[in-house]
Amino acid sequence: MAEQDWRERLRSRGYRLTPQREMVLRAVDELGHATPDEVLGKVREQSSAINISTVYRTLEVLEELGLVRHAHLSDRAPTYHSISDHEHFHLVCRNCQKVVSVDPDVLKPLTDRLEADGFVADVGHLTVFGHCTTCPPTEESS
Amino acid sequence: MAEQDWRERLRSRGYRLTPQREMVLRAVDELGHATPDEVLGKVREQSSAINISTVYRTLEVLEELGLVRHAHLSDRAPTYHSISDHEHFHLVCRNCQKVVSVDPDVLKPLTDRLEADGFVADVGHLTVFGHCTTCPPTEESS
DNA sequence: TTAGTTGCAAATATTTTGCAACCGC
DNA sequence: GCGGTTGCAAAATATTTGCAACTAA
Repeated sequence: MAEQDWRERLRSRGYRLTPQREMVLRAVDELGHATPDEVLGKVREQSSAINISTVYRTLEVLEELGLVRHAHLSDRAPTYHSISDHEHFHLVCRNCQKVVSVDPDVLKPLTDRLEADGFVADVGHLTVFGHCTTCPPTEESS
Repeated sequence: MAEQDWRERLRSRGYRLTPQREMVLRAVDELGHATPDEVLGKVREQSSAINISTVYRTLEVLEELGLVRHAHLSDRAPTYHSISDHEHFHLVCRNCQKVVSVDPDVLKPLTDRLEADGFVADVGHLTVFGHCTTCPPTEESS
């Protein structure tokens, strides 16, 4: 997404352009996939201080504007990622914890089928848990 | 799953058969999909008291034994369901909140493709968010 | 008897909220 | 200056853990 774009998108909806929002968006971009807490850490590491509640509120705004998205890559906290990447869904290996981003095309057969049955899938939010065949399955992955 | 089966499965792994475990398993069966807190409520409603931490610990054991599974049907708490049902995955509509259980066959094209790429999906844990075409999309669902 | 379980309270972890001070436009 | 934002602390939620008492086998 172009530099200009997100500034404009904030303004056009009556939101203000603040340094905190700029920092959070940059942090999400740089981190790839990050929890609110990790975003907080990244922002503090790079620049000035920012409060955790501001991070939560900012991520909410940015998601509403379609600038970031979140997915659940663990059974714990959600992770946010930038939309400047192409839309994608995630695979998470319960053995090696590796996260792989996959092109939505792979989902086409599924989404087509679901749509025929009256359901439009939110591909960007989807996370498929499982395990890599190169990872020996453990008790945990059962 | 047969009555006998789960008792045996507990014992064979060195676990004890306690009234709490029996009550939790029954509650999950009867509730369909339920959060730990809802399971607590159901157990208390039907029989005697039980502690919330026991519910958490019991669900963990039951899941390890393959007697229940959990999925994330909201951005909040996980929901547990019995395995006496056939394996299935879930669709969740962000508009009407309706949860639909879907046969794994529908996922075949996807899982085959992923397996070809070296990833075995955990179908039972999968939840697809989106919206019913019969639900008018709202801001929330964007 | 004895090792696994439970209840309870306290500790963690995560997210939300009220509100006064602050600042982008 | 006005109204949206932020920081801070406290509240609300959700989950985990230590440990003594309890109990299934």
